Amino acid sequence: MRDDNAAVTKPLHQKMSEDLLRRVQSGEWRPGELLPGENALALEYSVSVGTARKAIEELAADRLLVRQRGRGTTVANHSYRQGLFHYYRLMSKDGLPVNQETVYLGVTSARASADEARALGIKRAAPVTRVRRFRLCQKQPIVLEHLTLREELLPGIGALVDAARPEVLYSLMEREFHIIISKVEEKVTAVLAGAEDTQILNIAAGAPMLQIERVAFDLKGRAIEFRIMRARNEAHYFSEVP
Amino acid sequence: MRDDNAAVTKPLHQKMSEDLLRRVQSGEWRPGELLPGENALALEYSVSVGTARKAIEELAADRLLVRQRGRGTTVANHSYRQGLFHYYRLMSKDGLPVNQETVYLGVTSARASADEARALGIKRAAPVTRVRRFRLCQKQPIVLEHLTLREELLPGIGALVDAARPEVLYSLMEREFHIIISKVEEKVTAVLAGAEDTQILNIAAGAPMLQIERVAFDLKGRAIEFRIMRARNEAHYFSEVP
DNA sequence: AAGTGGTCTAGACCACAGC
DNA sequence: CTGTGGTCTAGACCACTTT
Repeated sequence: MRDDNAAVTKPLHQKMSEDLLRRVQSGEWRPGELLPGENALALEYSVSVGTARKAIEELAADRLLVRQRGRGTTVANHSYRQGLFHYYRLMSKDGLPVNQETVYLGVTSARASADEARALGIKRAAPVTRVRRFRLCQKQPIVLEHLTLREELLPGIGALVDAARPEVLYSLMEREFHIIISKVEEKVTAVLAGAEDTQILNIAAGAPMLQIERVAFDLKGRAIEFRIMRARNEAHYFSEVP
Repeated sequence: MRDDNAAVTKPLHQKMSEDLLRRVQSGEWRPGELLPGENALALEYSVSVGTARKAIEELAADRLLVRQRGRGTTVANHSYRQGLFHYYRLMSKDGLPVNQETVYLGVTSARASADEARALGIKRAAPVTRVRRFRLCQKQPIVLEHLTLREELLPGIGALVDAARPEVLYSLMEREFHIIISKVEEKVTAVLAGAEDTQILNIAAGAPMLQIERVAFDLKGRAIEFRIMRARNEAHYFSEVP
């Protein structure tokens, strides 16, 4: 087994858990793929089954692994982790999801603006891919989105998005680039509708709108995507702490 | 041991965990108070220590109990559970907390309006206590708050708030009424500043503001408080998914 | 010194999925 | 049927806090 850490005092289950995380990060097991069973892993790490179980359960609690009795343990794919968005999400006033349908307006290659560079923690003028699209809810355009993707980490994603126009971008990142989005930060502010909102979303100029700025990070903590969403006031941002 | 559930198939640790939750709800142990040790509880429920530990750890994972090695297990008080607000909260543009100081404008007894009744799931015209206050950040008023509290569940809270003007209302609820807030739902929308905002927060009329509507629930799932917060745009709503 | 929770082990039996 | 993860047990040793 690998021991990444100098501190010998760290519990075995924690060292094992960190090593498993590293191996998932490295792509040794892909999302949806079965890991070795508890007994095999316990043997490999020379720990008891109980300790191996504890290590695995820590990652399962973080929703990185999915355990199914009778089947085995797999790396979670995005549809599992999307449950993370359960606790705060944009929704329509009827409680409907806001992304029933997506319309793409354009995919372009560009150099990072100052704002984009700051949000993504990259150099100004670094290569990025920009995606412009909007979301429909009950046939009405409701959210306008500007996405900025790091070209360096997702080479050629522009063409893929243009071809596939995927509903869930994060699944495409997993499948094509083995990049697993595991953390998202969102900053919500109130703004007044501008020219673009007026045009695309058919909103009165000067009407109040919600603006959500999202930065998505992968398992290694790298900022992958910066997204600005502006929503009609028929939508609201909902969050819940259990 | 008590068995609340007909299904015999339910695991022991789960039954025990549910019973411990019931006992915390009942006020058998108050926030900050030590529970019996693992061995004592295992004996009481006639299970092994490992099973008792699992039951306790489930509640600790929900942040309802706090375990400290060498000391024991206590019922979490609000300052522990406030960590729940770690994942989404209102903050100033500098990343400062928005509730550095609180100024009370008034505490009144009233009958629930239609909006309040709907939010709290009570009858219209049921007795409530209303609190009006605002928050300062770096000496500037930044958030205006309208609180509505269920008088039936918090009898006399108006006088207590008026006397104590507490920074953290939820701690007062715990101490005086043994009501533990364990879940919060927040709905965020964009609005235009009205007369009251103009006056109290010194905002230009028609400026965009964030409005957060919060409903707070106790351990038994009862809606306890309905709160409307309106924030200057110097503040923003921040959320994070780990 | 006594009691607490944290770690680790070794083993048994069970419910379930897939072949 | 085989192997999986889920439950449950019993015990050892350790790190820590309190008295």
